[in-house]
Amino acid sequence: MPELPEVETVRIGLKKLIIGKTIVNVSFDWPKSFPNDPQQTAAFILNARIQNVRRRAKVLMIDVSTDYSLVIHLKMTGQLVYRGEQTFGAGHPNDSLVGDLPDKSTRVIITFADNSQLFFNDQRKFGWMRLIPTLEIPNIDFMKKVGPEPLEPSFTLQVFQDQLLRRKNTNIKAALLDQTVVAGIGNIYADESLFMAGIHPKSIVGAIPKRRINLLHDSVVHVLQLSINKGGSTDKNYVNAEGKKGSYMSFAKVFRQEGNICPNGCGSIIEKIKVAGRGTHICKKCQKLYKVA
DNA sequence: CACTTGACCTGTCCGC
DNA sequence: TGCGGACAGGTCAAGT
Repeated sequence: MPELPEVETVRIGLKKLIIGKTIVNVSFDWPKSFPNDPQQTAAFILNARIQNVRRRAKVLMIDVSTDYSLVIHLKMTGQLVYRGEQTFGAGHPNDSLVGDLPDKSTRVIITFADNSQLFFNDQRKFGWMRLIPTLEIPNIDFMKKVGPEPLEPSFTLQVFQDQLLRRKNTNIKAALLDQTVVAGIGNIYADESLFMAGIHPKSIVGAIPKRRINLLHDSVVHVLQLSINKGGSTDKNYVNAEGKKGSYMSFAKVFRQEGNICPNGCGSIIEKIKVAGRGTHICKKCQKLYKVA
């Protein structure tokens, strides 16, 4: 569930909270969540200072002063929650989904010199946190393959079209979810942008008219940016770096809206179908199916 | 090579 | 109430 807007919201929050802090301890209970040699971990990041928090696609990078980075993928249920002096003994805000930490989904705990802590929680254990030399990050497989950042100015219509050409025989939903086509789109924003562009998710990429691709390009950018402005989507698990929910779900037009009236006012009901192996939300009337060029 | 499906996990919900 | 099974969805490996 954490997609580009959620990861970006975490990045912005973490940047405010942990820059300049010194790591004094790292502990973990599930090796797959933190597949690093414990001795190396100690040698490479203990007493290191946090210098920057970056994002590429759905991947977060916490750069430290030893030229190493903690590279983090939250996958579906990962959370990065900071607890610091301002929250000690203060209880938890109403919009928090997270209670006392650590809890049973806590996989990694990073403790800073001022006793504040960063918790990596991950109920389903799909996410991971790896220690990698900062300069080597571009060489890891995922970074080499991942497509353009949709919110960069370089993500032009032409770039989008060219990227989609590589998947022209598959359905548009699978193409949008393919991280080598565009970085950062997941199930929520694929459904939302396809609805906004009026394209049925089962449409074959090569059969979609150029003006619709143009609309889809603009929809992707709009939907992602709107969600960042709303602090991301909290469907079940997602929280920001302070443990708080995002509010985009109350603006979602089709995602998890099955059974409701189409917000376009066309009179039909939002349906849930399966496309590319994923739950997919559509308005049959407003989203046109393109099968043949 | 293009494309699809299954595995990785755990918590929740639904039907019997 | 208990219990099995489907489902949730990001990514990679394995399959067609």
